[in-house]
Amino acid sequence: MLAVALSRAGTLPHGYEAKDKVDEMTDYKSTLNLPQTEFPMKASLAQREPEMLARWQAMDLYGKIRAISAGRPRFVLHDGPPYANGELHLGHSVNKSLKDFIVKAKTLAGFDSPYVPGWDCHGLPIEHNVEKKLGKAGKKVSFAEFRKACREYAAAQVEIQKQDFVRLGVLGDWANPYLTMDFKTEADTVRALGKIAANGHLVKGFKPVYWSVVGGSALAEAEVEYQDKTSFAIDVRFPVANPAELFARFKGQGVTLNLDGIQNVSVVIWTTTPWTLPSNQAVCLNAELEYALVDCALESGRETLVLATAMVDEIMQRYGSESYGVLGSVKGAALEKLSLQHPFVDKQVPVILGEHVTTDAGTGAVHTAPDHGVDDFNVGMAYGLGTLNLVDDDGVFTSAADKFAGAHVYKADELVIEELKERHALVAVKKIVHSYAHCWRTKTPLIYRATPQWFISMNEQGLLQSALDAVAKVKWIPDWGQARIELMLKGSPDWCVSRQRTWGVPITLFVNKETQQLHPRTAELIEEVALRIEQKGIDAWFELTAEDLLGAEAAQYSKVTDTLDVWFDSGVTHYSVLQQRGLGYPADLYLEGSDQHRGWFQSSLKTAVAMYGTAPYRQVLTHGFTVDAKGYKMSKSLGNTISPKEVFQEYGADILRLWVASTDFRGEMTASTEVLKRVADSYRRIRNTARFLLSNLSGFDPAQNLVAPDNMVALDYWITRQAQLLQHQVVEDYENYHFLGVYQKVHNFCVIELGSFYLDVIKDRQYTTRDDCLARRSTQTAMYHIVEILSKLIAPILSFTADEIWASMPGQRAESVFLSQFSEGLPLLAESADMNDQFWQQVMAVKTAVNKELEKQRNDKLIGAALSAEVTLYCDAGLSSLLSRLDDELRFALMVSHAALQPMSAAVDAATTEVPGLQLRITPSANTKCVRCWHHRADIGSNAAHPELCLRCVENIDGLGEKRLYA
RNA sequence: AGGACUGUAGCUCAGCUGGUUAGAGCACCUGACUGAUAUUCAGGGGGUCGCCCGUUCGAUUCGGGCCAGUCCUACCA
Repeated sequence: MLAVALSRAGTLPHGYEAKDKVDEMTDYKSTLNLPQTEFPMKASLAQREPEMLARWQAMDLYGKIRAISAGRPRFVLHDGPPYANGELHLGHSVNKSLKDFIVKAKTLAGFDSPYVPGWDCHGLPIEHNVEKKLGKAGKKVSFAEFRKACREYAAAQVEIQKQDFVRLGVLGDWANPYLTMDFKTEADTVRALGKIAANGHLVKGFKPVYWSVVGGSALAEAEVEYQDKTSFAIDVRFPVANPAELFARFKGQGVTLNLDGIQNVSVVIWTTTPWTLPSNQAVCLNAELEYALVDCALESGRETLVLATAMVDEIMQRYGSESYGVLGSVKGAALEKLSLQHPFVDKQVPVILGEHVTTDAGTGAVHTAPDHGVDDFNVGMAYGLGTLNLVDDDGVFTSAADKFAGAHVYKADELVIEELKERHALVAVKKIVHSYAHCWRTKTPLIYRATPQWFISMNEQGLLQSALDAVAKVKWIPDWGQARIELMLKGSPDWCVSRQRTWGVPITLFVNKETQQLHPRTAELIEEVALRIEQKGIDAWFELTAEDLLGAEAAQYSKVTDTLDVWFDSGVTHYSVLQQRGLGYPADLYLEGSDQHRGWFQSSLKTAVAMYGTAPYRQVLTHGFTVDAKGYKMSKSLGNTISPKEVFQEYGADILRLWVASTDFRGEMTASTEVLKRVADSYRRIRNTARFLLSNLSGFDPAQNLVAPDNMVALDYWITRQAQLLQHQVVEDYENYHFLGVYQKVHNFCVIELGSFYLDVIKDRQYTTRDDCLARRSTQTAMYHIVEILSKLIAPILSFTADEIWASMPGQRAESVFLSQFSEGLPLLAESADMNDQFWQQVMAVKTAVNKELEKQRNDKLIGAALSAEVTLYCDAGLSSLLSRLDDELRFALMVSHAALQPMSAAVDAATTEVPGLQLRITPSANTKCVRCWHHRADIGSNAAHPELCLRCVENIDGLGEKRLYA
């Protein structure tokens, strides 16, 4: 523009006469309405997004949304709290992105959808990190100091994670999130426990639980991980106390025995945990399995053993015996309650029966120590066997363990084996590598240990059945989630909620020292404690004494010092957060990874049912995990991780969000550089489409120039309606959490309806007609509606870009797209009667056929640009009457310089097409090209004032302007 | 080891209750335009529907088995 002005003023240096012609052309160019916009093609998201965040924050966008949403129907997505420890990974981003899509889509759909993010702040991992710095609580530092350090550590972690969530563009109450370590939340967690206790679900039990001897604490199942471990595998004799009794049992089953020379008879057990032998209380057989009396020659001499019949050969081979014989076999049931001599403790133990005994490994006879195994404990209970408690909190044998007293369980295997050798009780010993339970934090082997613990009983008050009933009323997405959680519930034992740790919400109970019963005023006491915790945090409990609350009766009660399983904290947030913050109960939606069927979905369900008898959620949505290009899970050790930070920097948060939307979250979600590149490509397409729409709206003021639907050019009316139809489909996709559909539909609309048809076609009209004529205002009106719809449709996903588009749109509007609604704007246009949706579909098909033929000519170097060609369409009657409706404007729809309709019978040298009833012929135009509109027209030169222009252009420059009705 | 889920073009995904040459977008190749220009338009090539076996006139679609991956559980004395 500037150059033209200068040349007109004659300020160009001499010697540029050759440029005159160019100048003349550019002169006409200045009469065109070419696109113009400040909206950059290059997104520069890494830089621009933080600026937009600052803007949202400055205007208090979240607060404004809350204000305008007040009174609308509620939709509450309750945030499952991530654990306040460690860098965020892609999985966090997936989870938070999906939540944000939903909250934003619900907001735009006219709901009041608050989002209060949370963090899980107590528990072992944090404690462990603090331990590394300060040492163990109670040793190097006081418990109070330790807890203070944990609190500070967690708070710092929250801040670190929060930054990335905010950076991701997640809109929520970030200034006031919920932390499970908030004093108020801690107090309400205690109150929740009180309610569950009051409802009779909390029981004190004595059970073997996973115990970390290094951590000195019981662990939840979720805190256990499996690693390979080398263990001793030993075969041990349990001599039969009274062989005659054993023989009698065989005879009782009709087995005749030749007992010549038989003296020593033993049942042999196999174990990989020799250290548990001091706690042995029984040997367990399977009632249904056959057991053989085997006479064999071992290195140590001839003896008789009881072994599972099916395993005799295998076992003899293992023992290196080549000479052996089976004297007879009986079912395990026949040997019940037979007395055996413990190999080194002066006592006899019974043979008992249990279904868990198999012939997979060992001897078919299982050493049973109820202290150290769940199966053992359960089967022992059935036989009235209790626990011995020979191992203390640190994994050291107590004085009751006699000669093993003072030995650590990690060291006791060798001692036991020595003892067995001395007693001639060891048949075989070797080392095996097997997968074994380890502490997820300290990476040390775990043991089972029977300890006094607090349980939420699944059966005491029918919790299991109530939970199953509640599950059935919830909508699970995908639907297999229901079967999954039901299966888990049915298989889940009583929930051990007590931990012997420092950084956790205390179990604020007083137990009668004599009766082990809870204090009769437990409910009142808990409320008193809760009030104190509200003021001072959990330290309030640890600091108070029984006397403080119980006065004189304190002597009869002991104060429980255990803490709660962290899963309890997050599990009761339906009470401590949803209800206490007035968000409502139950939540409309919980949304987490599929692993949470076992975790948060379950802990939330159990506690809610225990408190109210109902599920805390109406719907549960789950997503899968992220994997790499090969389908393997992302892990640091494999080195195949992609961090959200990397993606923010390299592509931007909108790209990360678009990736989440573009991937089917129900299964594994593949993230790789290729995938991200593809996503970035399609982002650019959407962005550029919006940019082009905006660039054509320069000079358009909707208040002045908006064309009423009835006055719009047919094509513009049609595309506006198409955009509206798209909107309806996309809004439905949002409702169904089908973001993949949103992404694909929006992208395809940009590419197909807009890119390869509408926008291509209307360029001629948009550029060449008078800037204020109806033909042009009509298409601008369409583009105005489209870009507004587009901005709203992508807003939940491409939040930054949507608001950037929003800010670039002409007209008066809310200061952010998030303050608008899907339903605002033009009501859905009715389908046009004569040029309906199907009509334009046909036109597009014809255009595609023309394109194919043009391409052939182009490949033969006969034509270049489409406008250098003319087309004759030979049509059957139906198609002819259809296309003739476009009248003279058919050529604009087909984007050629001339288009003529002929009957099929006139076809000569015509190409067949894929469109039924259509043949066509393309010819290079014989006419010259209009320097302004580039159409090749016969009427060029008809106007002496503009010798290089077609008459259409002359009309648009000097006349009243061209009229368009259809395209 | 058991359970659940997943496996369709290089990538992301459609393919309803089994039925004509399996679709879309991207990527790729070729070309056009240069008035969306680190953009846009057009045309084109590309798939043993994880593998095997059944049921059926016919299977990507149903059944069984296997393989691979993911999540959960168990790992066992």
